[in-house]
Amino acid sequence: MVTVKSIAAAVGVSPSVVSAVLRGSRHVRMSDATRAKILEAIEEMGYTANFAARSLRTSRSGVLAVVAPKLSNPVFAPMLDGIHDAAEENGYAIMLAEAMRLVDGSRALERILGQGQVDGTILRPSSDVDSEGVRSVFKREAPILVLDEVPDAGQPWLAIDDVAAGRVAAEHLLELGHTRIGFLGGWFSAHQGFRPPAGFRHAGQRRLEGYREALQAAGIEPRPDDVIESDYAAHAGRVAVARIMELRDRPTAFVVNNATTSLGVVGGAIEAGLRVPEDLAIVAIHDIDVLEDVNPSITAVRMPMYELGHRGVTLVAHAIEGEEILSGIITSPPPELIRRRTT
Amino acid sequence: MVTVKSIAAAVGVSPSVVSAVLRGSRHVRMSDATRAKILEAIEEMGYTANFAARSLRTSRSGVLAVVAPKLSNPVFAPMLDGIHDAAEENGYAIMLAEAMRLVDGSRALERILGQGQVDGTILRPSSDVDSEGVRSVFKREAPILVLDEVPDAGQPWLAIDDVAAGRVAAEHLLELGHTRIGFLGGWFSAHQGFRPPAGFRHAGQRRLEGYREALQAAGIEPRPDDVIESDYAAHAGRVAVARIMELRDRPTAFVVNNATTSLGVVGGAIEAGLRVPEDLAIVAIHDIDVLEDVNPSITAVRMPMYELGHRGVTLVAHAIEGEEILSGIITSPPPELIRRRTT
DNA sequence: CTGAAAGCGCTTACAG
DNA sequence: CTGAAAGCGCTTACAG
Repeated sequence: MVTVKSIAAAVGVSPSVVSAVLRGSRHVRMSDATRAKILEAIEEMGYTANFAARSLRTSRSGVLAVVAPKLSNPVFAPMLDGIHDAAEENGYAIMLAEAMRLVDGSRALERILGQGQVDGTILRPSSDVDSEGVRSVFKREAPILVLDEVPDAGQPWLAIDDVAAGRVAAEHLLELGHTRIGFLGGWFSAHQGFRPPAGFRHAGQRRLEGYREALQAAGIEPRPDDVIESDYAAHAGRVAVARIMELRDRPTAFVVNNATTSLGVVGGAIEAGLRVPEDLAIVAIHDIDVLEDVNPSITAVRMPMYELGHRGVTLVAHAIEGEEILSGIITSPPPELIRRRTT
Repeated sequence: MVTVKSIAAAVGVSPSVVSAVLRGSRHVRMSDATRAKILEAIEEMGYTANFAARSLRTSRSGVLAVVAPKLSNPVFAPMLDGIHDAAEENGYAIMLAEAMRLVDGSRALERILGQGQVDGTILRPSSDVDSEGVRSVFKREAPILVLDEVPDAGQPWLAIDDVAAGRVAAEHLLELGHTRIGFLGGWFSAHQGFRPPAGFRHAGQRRLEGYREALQAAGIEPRPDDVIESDYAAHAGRVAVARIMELRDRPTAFVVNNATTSLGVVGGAIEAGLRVPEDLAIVAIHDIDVLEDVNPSITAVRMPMYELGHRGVTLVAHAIEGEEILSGIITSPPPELIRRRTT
């Protein structure tokens, strides 16, 4: 194995000098010739750093953990792009972890909790996450940031403007002349057998708030019956449509809390013989690529997910340097309505 | 910081004994009372292992890296489930890495290549992956397994039965009476500006092979013009449909190489005024949840992705123990046709 | 300005 | 059967 020591021996200097060259340190001075010789030896001998040793010595791993549920959810794709970009910019590598795997006693959780593995954590919680697991992550001393949800237990957080998202979606439908607008979505209480990690206020609840605000601002009193609970799968959209069809007197439009669900809503509505958007108009919250390509393409509110990820990592990187994290909402760019064929 | 040493001091034993308790080692014997006291101290003092130190000492990290492109592709979801399950079973944690991020000089690549970080790697290649980055991963001494593609450069690999997938899809269409069947799909040569990592034979090519076999077995000579190249996005399906519509004399059915693409194909076909399946029948290769819930729901060939991931990790875990990896194809369960409304 | 030495926390071969 | 000691590879405070 090629080590700092073996390179030092080959070049005829002390390990300290090699280490300094490796880290680009200016504290240790050496002649340009020496530096060149060392660099050449590193290249030639094929040195690769031993991060375990480095971490042990510096008690920094250079790794940030990102814990999220259902990493395959397309909504996360731009967020993960932002996370990765910011990580590179700040000199960190990202370790992705499936939140649902963070159960007590798992290797995955052990990794996050162990010393010398992770300098900071970004946690995107969800109802599907084992509460015990999540809670234990909070016990770590390393900085933690809650993404996309607002905890009330004092942890720093960063979220998108969910209230505005609900408002923008509802306003679009109001502008189109709809007066009877429903809201279809999930929040924790809707999940049978699940409860929110203690202290989290769910994005769905905030979006519902925005929807209510928009209706009330237009002089319409939202009807509790027009708020339909569901979960997040595409199939949930189908199930919800079946329920909607049973209503004698139903809304002409729905704000759908989730992009994936909207696929099932539209699919189910068409199959049930409804014309979309004539009989039922749909606005999804969160824009994903596929909404553009299905038929009819689905109107959606695009959220700044890239920025959420990017800013989140930057905040954690700063927190590692001792800065305090100021929790808040990303307001720029604001939620943007992408009008397609379901409205 | 609570260390092995501090626990040893608190209990009044030597660090070796604490270490033995921690690892459940049978080599070091101690009284039940001592073990109980140590366990209690570990719990009470809130010990968490320092993995950096452990890795440095044992030169094992207990981590397997999984490198794949577009982790948010829903096709990967069951594969990642299988990977995570097998990792837990074999005592490993998984470090997920976006292949597209593994470019030269990135922190992400540095992590994979560095010593003491990763005991083995599972690589799902793709045309989008920076070839330099991929090539350097192969230089690692730790075991590597190529998933879902067949390299001809001698690396061990594990794949699903793509030839059978193409065959099953085409046979279904033949059984329905179609005689003019096209194939829509992407392989490396189709990607402008990309070339395959040297030595990889793409899944798309193998599926095309299976499609050709099925047609020939039915006495139909496949027409080169009916094979349409595209890439993998949903939007590519729309683009392909536009091309198909220009054909004077076109197939009545298509095998679509990719589940996401099939969404765009169906969406585009309906928008172009084609009836699906009457004017154009579609079978997608790879089944994903959403195909069930769009309208019309899309017929697909389900592939054993969970098994691919599970078996892949198991093979790598064995390889770490010194066993040789036997490359091969997962034949059980075989590709399964899920018939829906596009055929 | 440069190099020798200490030590991060752990595990394990070895001495008692 | 149990404990003291060495050492994994690195970085850095310190002595020269």
